[in-house]
Amino acid sequence: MSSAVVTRFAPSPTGYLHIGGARTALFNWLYARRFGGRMLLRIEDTDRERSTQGAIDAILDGMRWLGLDWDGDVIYQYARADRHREAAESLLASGHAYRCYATPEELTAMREAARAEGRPLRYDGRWRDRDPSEAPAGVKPVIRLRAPVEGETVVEDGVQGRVVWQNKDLDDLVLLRSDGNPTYMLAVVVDDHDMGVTQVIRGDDHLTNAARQRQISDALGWEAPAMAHIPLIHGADGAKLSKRHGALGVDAYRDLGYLPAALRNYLVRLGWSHGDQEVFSTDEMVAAFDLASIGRSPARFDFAKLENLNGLYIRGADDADLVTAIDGVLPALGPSRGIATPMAPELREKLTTAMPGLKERAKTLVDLLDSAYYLTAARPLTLDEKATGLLGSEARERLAAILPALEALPEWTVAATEGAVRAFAESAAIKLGQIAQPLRAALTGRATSPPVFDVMAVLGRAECLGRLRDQASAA
RNA sequence: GCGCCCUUCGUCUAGCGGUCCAGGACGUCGCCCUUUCACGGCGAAAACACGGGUUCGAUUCCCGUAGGGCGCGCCA
Repeated sequence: MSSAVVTRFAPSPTGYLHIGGARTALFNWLYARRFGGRMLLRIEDTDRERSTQGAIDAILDGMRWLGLDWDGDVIYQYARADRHREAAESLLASGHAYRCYATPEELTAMREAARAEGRPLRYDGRWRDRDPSEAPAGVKPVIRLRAPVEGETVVEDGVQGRVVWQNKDLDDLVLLRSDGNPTYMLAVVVDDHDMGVTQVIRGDDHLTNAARQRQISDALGWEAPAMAHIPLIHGADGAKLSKRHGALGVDAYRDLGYLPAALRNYLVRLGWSHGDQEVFSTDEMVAAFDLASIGRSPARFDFAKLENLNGLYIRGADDADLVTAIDGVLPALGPSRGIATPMAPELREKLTTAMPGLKERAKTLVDLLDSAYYLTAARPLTLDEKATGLLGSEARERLAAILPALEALPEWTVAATEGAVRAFAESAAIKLGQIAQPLRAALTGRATSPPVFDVMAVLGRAECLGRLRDQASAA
């Protein structure tokens, strides 16, 4: 019972839930599910200046959208400050910590001097053995850990392996600030202990912190949780992930038209593998997940692969579910397309009916909406002046000629028969396949964008039409 | 500067001393299917960073070099 697995996801609410955080959450979630344990959610809001309620909401929403549920109530770190102070006091009492009266200015000067002389940027321990009676008046002290100066600190990491630090390279970190508030280092150790966390899974930017946290928990006489530090995600150019290439909030991925299941699948394969398998249902992921198969080198975020996977999930998704997914992106994507939120019942019905044909060629929900343009476009249809100006006069005439016939398109989608389709093609007297591209461009003004008005999709897709016809005759 | 981590096709990765003139996936290119676009099928080009060891034998083990990343806050 006490051996049950407990993981935690511990974001700081200073921004949205970015993609790296989402992957960390996913790994924690998978690990907990895999071993029948629990995943806790802790909001690390000890930085009162930067923590916001908006960020907390964004993180919670992001996790819910991704389908990553946590166990129990959300734990707010700041609310546990008294407990953290208590731990610092006990360390002071046991001689594992001491008061340091160095001022911030003093410390800055110390670091600059070290930098100038090429020495390591570490606190020099000037108050470590000094008598408190020497304390300058008017300076509120911080409490620092009296870290071991000899020997080594070892972290047996589930991903990184055995990582060793010489204690002489680690300085005396601050546990309690001069205003009496705990630092992150202290809070994490105390909370993980009190929450019964057995396995920490986090980004490898915390690897060095693991050593320092290990020293704190040793001083407290506690058993440290098992550690696993996963490599960070980089941008397509190999540099640190920035907003330019993927460090978007998960809400941005939702609005880009990605499905949660596809994003989970993409994310789990970023740094983790299971032989040659690429596609994983959630159950398969849970069953196969293990720390040993997580790689140690940083992975680059690749939109092309995410998109491919998303297309796969869209084609495999239930029609009604896709329409529901579209509901989710309508607040963001509807207005510019003239679609109301919530969408009209008639549109919903048409969309559902046309979905089998639509989803064949879509990679994102945005694509889906674009190729359903013939269902959502405001009537009467108008040609975009700028785009038609780019066409030859002959093409322009053809467009003008068939425009009236196109007005009837929405009705066809519910009453079409193959005969009607052929009749239309003949009355238009042109090979629609050849004019589809310029037609799209002319109607939308987006000559280089993906297909948004695919006439032939409506005219020629047997699957789609068959479905529409059946629907119509049943009605 | 100091410490720690990393390095297989463009990208994600398989490989845990011989099965590798290195496998899968995305992307790219070609062909097929198709009165468009897609989907699907077939095929092609494409990688073990470099230098030393260890070994009968290294992509796999060790050490350097180069390159990249992270950390070094009274931020988290």
